[in-house]
Amino acid sequence: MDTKQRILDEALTLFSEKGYANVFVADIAEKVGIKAPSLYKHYKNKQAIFDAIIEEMNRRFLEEAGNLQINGADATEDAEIYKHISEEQLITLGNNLFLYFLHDDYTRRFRKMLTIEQFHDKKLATAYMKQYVDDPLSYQEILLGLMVSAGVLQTENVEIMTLHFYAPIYMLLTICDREPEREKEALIKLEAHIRQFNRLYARNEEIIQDNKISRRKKK
Amino acid sequence: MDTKQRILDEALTLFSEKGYANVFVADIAEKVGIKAPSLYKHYKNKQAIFDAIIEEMNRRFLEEAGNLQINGADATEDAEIYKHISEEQLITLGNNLFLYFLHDDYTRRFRKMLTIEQFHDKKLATAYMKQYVDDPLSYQEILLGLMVSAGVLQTENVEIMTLHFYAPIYMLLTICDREPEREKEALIKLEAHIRQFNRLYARNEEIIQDNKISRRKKK
DNA sequence: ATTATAGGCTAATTTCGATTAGCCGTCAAG
DNA sequence: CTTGACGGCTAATCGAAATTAGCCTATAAT
Repeated sequence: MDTKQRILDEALTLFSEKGYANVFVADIAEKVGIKAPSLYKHYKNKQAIFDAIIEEMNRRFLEEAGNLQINGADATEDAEIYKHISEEQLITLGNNLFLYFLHDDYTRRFRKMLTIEQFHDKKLATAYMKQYVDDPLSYQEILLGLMVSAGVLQTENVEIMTLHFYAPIYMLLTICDREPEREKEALIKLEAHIRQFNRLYARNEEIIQDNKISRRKKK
Repeated sequence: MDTKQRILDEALTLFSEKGYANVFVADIAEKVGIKAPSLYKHYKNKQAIFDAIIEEMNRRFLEEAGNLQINGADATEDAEIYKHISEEQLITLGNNLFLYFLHDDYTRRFRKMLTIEQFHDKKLATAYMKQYVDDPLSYQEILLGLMVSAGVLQTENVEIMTLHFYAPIYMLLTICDREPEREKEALIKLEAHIRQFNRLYARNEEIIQDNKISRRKKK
């Protein structure tokens, strides 16, 4: 990774830990292994570093959104998959979502930085909301909607059903961001949450028992 | 309110809007209607103002926790109340909780300030978690637990049930803190959430219909 | 009436961190 | 082989805020 990129990387780490105002350009430089004035060979000033991070974030989010939307668009044809989803698969889905958000280094640092900086700038607040609230909700709403159509889940209000699925995940995530030592506890609750969600919303009795799904329905 | 207290009040407002580092002592002074150097007649320095706010927060939280625990302690005797709770009452309960958190001025400003400052100091992160996650969860777990004992709700895992009740409220709250213009939308979802929660967890059919409760049970 | 104290002000002073100036070595293109 | 641009360094400089000095008035207690 070249210096210019390393500056962004180290800056993001520091901003996510202490917030923009509490990070000195000298701190960033030190992490990169150069002196503060050398930073200015790469970026006009401190603000430009921050802006570059946001720009990169937007770029990555667009890419990712592209991927998700491809899934979303194809999802109607994936209906068969969701028809046969088991509880264990649902848990795996939730786990993956959770662990991706929690452990993907880029994602995690962005999220923490936005959490700190969102009140400086309305645009950042909106970005936070979109990335960690609205987009996950609408993506999952598509999936759950498919499971409803497939007869796997009850025909409750899907928007609220999605809230019931995702809000606990979001909450556990905010716990882990702030108190990482609670991750183990959070994972246990995550699994219990999904199992209970499944018990509440699953349409057929047999779906409650793992793996024995799709005997009655299908084709 | 005397000057010393007004300083805390205005400082809290500013810190909650922009974060500690982005507020100048001159800003605080101006809001109070004095000049910056005069602040130093009341507090040793800027940090001391912040510390005093935290101290006051802790004091208020202790008081409040006291109240809640009294409720909690008495709650076993309030079981009769929860035995007869209707869906509308449950909604009122959720609404009140939500609107208290959202509109109580002190609470709201503290929460926003903690949201911004929590990563500076582990203690603040812990305070945030306790106040807005752990305490509400354990309080509500008591209430829901009573409703389970009273036969109003299903005998699912109460801890998870509480997560299902509170996590959506928490999530809607974080939305409103960041994008206040979404409050109306949030209130609508809040109500839909509670109705659906009730449909999912209520034990008897009649409780699903508003107001017609407590025909079969009671005395 | 006298004086001590609380609390306010203006005018420095201090501090600290961002930024600029200007120098230097390296290395690739001509 | 020489030149220019790239990226690094040290030593200023700048600027913004926090903080201090020192003065003034009102008021309340002696």
